[in-house]
Parts: sequence; structure tokens; C-alpha cells
Amino acid sequence: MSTETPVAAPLTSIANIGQHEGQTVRLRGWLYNLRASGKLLFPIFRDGSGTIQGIVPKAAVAPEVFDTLKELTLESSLTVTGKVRADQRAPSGYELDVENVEVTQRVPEDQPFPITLKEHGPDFLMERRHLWMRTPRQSAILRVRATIMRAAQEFFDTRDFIRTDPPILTPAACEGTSELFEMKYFDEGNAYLTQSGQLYIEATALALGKVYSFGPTFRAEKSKTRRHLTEFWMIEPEVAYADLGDLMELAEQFLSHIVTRVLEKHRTDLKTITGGGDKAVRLEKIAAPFPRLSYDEAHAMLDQAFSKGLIEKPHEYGDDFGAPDETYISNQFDRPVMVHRYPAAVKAFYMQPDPQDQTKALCVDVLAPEGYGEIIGGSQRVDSYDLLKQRILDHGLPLEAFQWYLDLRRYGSVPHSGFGMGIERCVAWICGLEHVRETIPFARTLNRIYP
RNA sequence: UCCAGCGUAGCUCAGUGGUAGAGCGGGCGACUGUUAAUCGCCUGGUCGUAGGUUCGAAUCCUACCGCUGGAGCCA
Repeated sequence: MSTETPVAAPLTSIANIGQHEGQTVRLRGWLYNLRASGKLLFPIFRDGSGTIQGIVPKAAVAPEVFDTLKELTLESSLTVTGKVRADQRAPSGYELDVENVEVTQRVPEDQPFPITLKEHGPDFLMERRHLWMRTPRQSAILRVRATIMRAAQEFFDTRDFIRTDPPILTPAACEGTSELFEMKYFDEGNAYLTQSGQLYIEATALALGKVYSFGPTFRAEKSKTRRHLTEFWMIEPEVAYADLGDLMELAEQFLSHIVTRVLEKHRTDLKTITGGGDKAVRLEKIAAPFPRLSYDEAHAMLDQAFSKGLIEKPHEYGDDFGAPDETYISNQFDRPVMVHRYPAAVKAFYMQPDPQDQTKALCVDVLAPEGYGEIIGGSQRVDSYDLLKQRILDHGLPLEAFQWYLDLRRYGSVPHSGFGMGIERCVAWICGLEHVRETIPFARTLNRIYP
């Protein structure tokens, strides 16, 4: 439109705009919001990396540029040219003195963009997840998720772990308990979507030493809570010759590394997510070592809490902890707490018994602070052929299906340990979110598979 | 599967037996520093569905449907 605009204005992103202070740049993105005050317009642009406010005084731009922006509808796509200026009044520190704008597609006003800056309910937003993710808070969460995933892989890659992803289609249940998604598999009978790659990475660990897997897992449980998805991502390391102590050290260093990376890259995003307040402070305390609590110590803590009226139900010794129990325990600490050596009876068949007390399993749950629940579950695995076979039979599992798994104890068995971390719960905790449905681009929950 | 709560305008909600409401959104207008801008006017509804009680039902009762999050189970 305006012929004065230099065609060569460099293209940049809003996140990097500070490097171009005083220069005229181009941004490609969308109109996020528009305020007007007479002959002065305040359009807010977004480009996926952040948002920036533009300033358009009527006297300073070509009339058609002013008119185009004044009439522009929210979420219309555009390329904007303008000069970057530092401004104390701007939340991000920079503003754009708009010189020109070129609209790629104009949203018609009879069908306006449905997500406004006001409040909406979860059903309305999830039905429009493909649009909701354009809002600054949702975009920020997805950026943090990406960093968490990258940091998690980087942690293992730089420690010489080999990534070995297990199959997603499996012939039988790994643990025999969870509800599985079932499907027909040609003439081979039924197949199931994996609920954990653990048994498979035990095999790859005995081949390659230190391994991890990273991919989606599926649980058909009818859980409708803020902590549950039917499809979620899990990263699972498995280490030959590692015992429970090694595993707990690995877990606390792993989580510390992830938090460090998020703090390095996402101060602004964390502020956007928590709505202004600088909640990054609570993450600065997250550093190894983490507090450790045996099952017995945790039980005693709950016992005392009940007698003081701090929790509603008494914890029965020998039972697993319920969600309110986990919340209480985690609230006693300012960093993740590692609860180890649960009663073997409430844990999976493949967990190694504690030599000090055969009724306990060499396992650990890492509970995130603030009631976000179990983000990591792991254990030392049974390495004796005879014991593992007996456990399979005791749990009523079909021995034929586990022959390959028993082979791992038949040929050069060693002590080995591993854990799994649910990415979504980790993101929810680090970002301080109400619900895991916001931690993944398209959440799959009990009664939603659209969009 | 069980328990609880909620379904009223495009959105968020108020209205609890007597003529259907507000804010936001959308439209028109005013405003040169707004931050979910503000101000004026306009627009907008088979009160989830079906049945019942009543002179009269958004409101009370029953069933069903949908949503929400809590238990169990789990990451």
C-alpha cells in the first residue's frame, strides 16, 4: 500500500524483536486484539512466538493503512511493517510504530473468531481447541511442553542412553490391570494399544545397557479428573545393573535438569501462564537432592495428620496411598518427594522384593509438589527367573505371553531398574495448571475425541 | 462403575411459582496512550429433551441426554 515502505524490511519474530530496536521490521502473524481511541489505534499482533502492541496514529500513516486496521477483525492474518521502539508502558518492553499492513485473510464480522479475551467454560474451549491454542497462555504452555520434552531427551542423550522406542501395538497387557484399547489385528486375534513400553525396554536395556523410550501411551480407564488423559506421553529410562538407589538419584537429577532448562528459556512464558505473578520463584527451589520417605515413614506421617484432623480418612497400613494422601504428603515439602519401598502386594508383579523386608518392593513414586500427584513411578525389576515365573502365575497372567520376557532372566540376567515419567503431569506441575488437558495440543479424555 | 454439582442470548452468568435479565461479543457512533480500554445507542432466547404437578413452571417432581471434577485406578 504505502510505497515509502522499504521492501527489504527484515522479517523477524516477536520473541526476537528486541534485537531490532530502532529498525523497521516485518512481522507475519495475526491480529490478536484491537483497541481504538479516536484517531489512535492499538492493534496487538501475535505470531506464535509472542505478542506485541502496535501504535497507529492517524496522522502518521497512509489513510488506507489506518482504515484497514481500524476495520480489521480479530484473528485476521496479516503482514505488518513497523519500527521497533522500546517503551516502558509495554508489558514486553517493546512496541511497534506501524508503517504498513497487508492483510492475508480477513475474518468476516458475521462469523467472528469465537474465543474472546473474556472467560469461557472448559467444554466450549475444548470443543474449539484448534482455535483456543492461539491464545497467549495456551501457546506459552505448548512452548514450555516442547522445552520439557527436549530437555528430557537431552538429559538421557548426553548421558549415553540409547533411545529405543517400544511398539505401540502390543499382543497383551503389560501389567494386567489397566483397561486397554482393543482392536482386531488381521488373523492374529486382538491387539492392544500400549499402556507402557516398560517390558520391551527391559529387553533393550539388557542389549544396550542404558536406554530410554519416549512416546504416547494409552489407558482406557474411565477416569474423569484433572490428572487423567486416555492418551498421554511417557519417557521411560531403563538401566542394566542399576539398583533402586541409582534409580532415585537418576530421577532427581532428571527432574532438576528439566526445571533448570524451563527456567533458562521461559521466564516470560511462565509469567503469561500464571497471569502476571512471577511464579518462577517456586521452581527455583527445585534442585536435587529431593526428600526421601519410606512407605512406613509416609504412613506414619498420614497417621499423625489424621489424628490432627488434617486429612479426612485414616490411611490403612498396607494399602496404596489415595490421591488425598499423596496431596497431603507432597504438601509437606517444597520440592518433589520420593516415596519408596511400598508393600509388594499393592505393586506390579515385576518389582524386586526388598532383601531387608520381603513384603516390600524396591520401588519409588515421585510426588510433585502442590498436589499434582505422581509424576514418576519406577522400580528395580525382578531378576530371578524362578521368582518372576512364580509372580506371573500368582497374578493369573498367561505364561505363554511372557516367555520372551522370562528369556531376559534366562540369558544373562542382571539387576536392572527404570522409571516412567508422564509428560503431561510434569508440564501441569511446572506450569502450575489446573488440568492436564491444557498440556497437550489435542487432549484425549474420557468423553472427548473432537477435534 | 459410583458420588456430587451444573445445563437460561454466540460467550460468562443472575433470575427459585406470576410479562425473559446483565456484562461481554457483533453492528453504528464518540474519544490521540489504551492494557480484558472506556462511554452512548442497536442487535440477540422453543430457559438441555420428554413427561408430570399447578389457574399459572426457567423455577417444583420423574426419567433421559450432555457437561464438570471427585472416588477407585493410574503417569
